[in-house]
Amino acid sequence: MDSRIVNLRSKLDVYKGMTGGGNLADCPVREVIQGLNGKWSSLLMAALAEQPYRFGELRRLVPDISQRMLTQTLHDLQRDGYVHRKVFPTKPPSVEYSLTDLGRSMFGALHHLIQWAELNHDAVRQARAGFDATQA
Amino acid sequence: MDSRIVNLRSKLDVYKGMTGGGNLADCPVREVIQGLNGKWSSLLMAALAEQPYRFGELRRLVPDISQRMLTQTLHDLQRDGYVHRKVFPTKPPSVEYSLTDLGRSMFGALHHLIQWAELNHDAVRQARAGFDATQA
DNA sequence: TACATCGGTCTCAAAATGAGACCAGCACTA
DNA sequence: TAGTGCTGGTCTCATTTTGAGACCGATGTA
Repeated sequence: MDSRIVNLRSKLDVYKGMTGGGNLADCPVREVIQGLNGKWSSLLMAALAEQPYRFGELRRLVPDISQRMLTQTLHDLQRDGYVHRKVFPTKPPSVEYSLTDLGRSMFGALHHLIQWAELNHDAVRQARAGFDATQA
Repeated sequence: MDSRIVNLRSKLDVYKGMTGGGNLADCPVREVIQGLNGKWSSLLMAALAEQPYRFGELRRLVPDISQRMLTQTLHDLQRDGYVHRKVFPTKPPSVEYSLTDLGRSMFGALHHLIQWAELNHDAVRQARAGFDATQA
């Protein structure tokens, strides 16, 4: 396999995760990205990248998440192997969530996007304002 | 006092986009990330990073997107300043979508995440299979 | 007794999304 | 001239996802 050909794979093909002829609907890269597309996934990843947190701590840290979505998002992140869930046999039992190695690796990539947002949110906000002005 | 206060800004604070005392709910970084959390945003960004496409071309390129969501996602990406919409006065009029400079800049960061997914989707798939096995 | 804490689950309403019909205007064909 | 197709959408309705909040059982605490 010529490595030059790999480099010539288009960005879209990389996203599709196919070297040719595959079905765009069943795409491993899309599946992974979809798992991070949830409204709360990246925020919780950022929190847990800082340090491990317990369920109630996360709830207080992110006041506008419902308990239902916190449970569900943590469950999904655990399922995808990003988050480890550890139950302590206290009374009542407490649960600590932390990033796995895979989670830390993934957050390394996600962090680029967060940093970009930090640097450029003014430009985005300005673009929105300008666009909304023309649509009024 | 906690020693991590000495840290300049935690990852979570960066995500919050606040240097202190702000409200987590109104956060510029969160707003930007939310705009990319849509189910189709990153896929369309990857397509347009490859080359400009027309509406119908994108529709054929991504067979499982509904016309409704294609219109809406492109509209949102245009509103945030990532995508430029150009109408050609042909009959019937055709519309070309392309990335702006801001869009290309943002995709540079997003690309890290896509590349990570390309390299690690096997690990994620395996984590899912293992997790589902224990839950069965 | 009364009340709070732990980490959830359950129900119901609201919002986002999917599926598909429909539209106007023009070109081409029969 | 009537029919058909292409363009990029919008509109309606059903399904899915999310939000808001009540409820839970076992324990500690006032």
